[in-house]
Amino acid sequence: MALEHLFQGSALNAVDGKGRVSIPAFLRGVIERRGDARTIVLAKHEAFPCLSAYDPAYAALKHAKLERLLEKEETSPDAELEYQQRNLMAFAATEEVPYDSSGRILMPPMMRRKGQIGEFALFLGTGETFQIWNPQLLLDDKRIPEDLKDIARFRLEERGGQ
Amino acid sequence: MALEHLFQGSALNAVDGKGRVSIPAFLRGVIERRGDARTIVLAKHEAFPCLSAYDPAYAALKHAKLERLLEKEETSPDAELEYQQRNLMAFAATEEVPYDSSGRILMPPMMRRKGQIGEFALFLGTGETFQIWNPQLLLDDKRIPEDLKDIARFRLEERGGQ
DNA sequence: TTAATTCCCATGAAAACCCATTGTATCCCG
DNA sequence: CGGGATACAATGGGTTTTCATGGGAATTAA
Repeated sequence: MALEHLFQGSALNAVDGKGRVSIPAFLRGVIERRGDARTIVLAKHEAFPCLSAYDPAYAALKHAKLERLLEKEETSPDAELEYQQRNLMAFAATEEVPYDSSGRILMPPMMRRKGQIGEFALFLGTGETFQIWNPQLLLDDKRIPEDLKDIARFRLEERGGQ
Repeated sequence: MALEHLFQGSALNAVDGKGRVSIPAFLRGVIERRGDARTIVLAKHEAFPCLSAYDPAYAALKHAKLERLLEKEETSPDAELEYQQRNLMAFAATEEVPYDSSGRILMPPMMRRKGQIGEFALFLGTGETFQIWNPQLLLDDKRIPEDLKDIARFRLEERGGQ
């Protein structure tokens, strides 16, 4: 799998009283270059206390990948079950939300809870996908490299200073 | 990984009041020969107090390399975490900035601080990538060869003399 | 009606764009 | 070989556009 357009960079945006958040323009650019949807798919991240996000085109790609995996290991008895589990996670446990003309989504309450997103959402590009964090949780996580925490701190300062 | 076009040479350019800097034309030439993007990727250098910069094509190459590494090292829990960390550093901790028709970028405030770039930016080609230094920090660094410092001094004089 | 959701418009700050100037290196022609 | 003309690079400044965000009106649901 070699995607042409990759998510990269960081931004800290506010979640307003109605639950709206702007998806940073540089991430929207990638989404719209990968496909023509103005939509993102949200899921709980597998390892970190944050959300994982991507475009519908990438979701389709991921599905195809799972299919191929199944066909290879079809002789194993566990393979079928594992496939079903992954498929459930990949589709049932996700939500697809469109963003409006100004680039905002309405963060679904369930995802907001899963990702423990409060007043601010920290967006982090990670290549094929991007992540959405409660900035404080990122600062508290021991597995996150210090250099990345510096970035989170900078984004918080940038905002607080004004 | 063998890139055909390599970054080389040095230049000292001014950062103006708006935070704009001209990317030296000889570096832009390499970027545009490697791919057709008029864009550079900025990151904090791992070892030196300066910025590391390259073109998006090089970033994609780096990403592909990481992907292959993951697939080889099975799915051990350690390998998975390490992959996540590297991915975060490679993409979230970098910024992609386009340069305009006159070859200037707007140096992002975060990178400007990370690289401690002040009024002047010293560009140094290093083959696959190039570096952007605060010239004074280069002169103060004990690890930098004296011959290279001479080049920095020359570039500074060149400018000061006028 | 009340509450919640979707649209639509307003605004301030920041970023992208456009045009002008200057200096320098290159080229061309006598 | 000189001298002017030319092209391009770096930089300054002003204008327009975009972005993130707030708030209200219109629409739908309960």
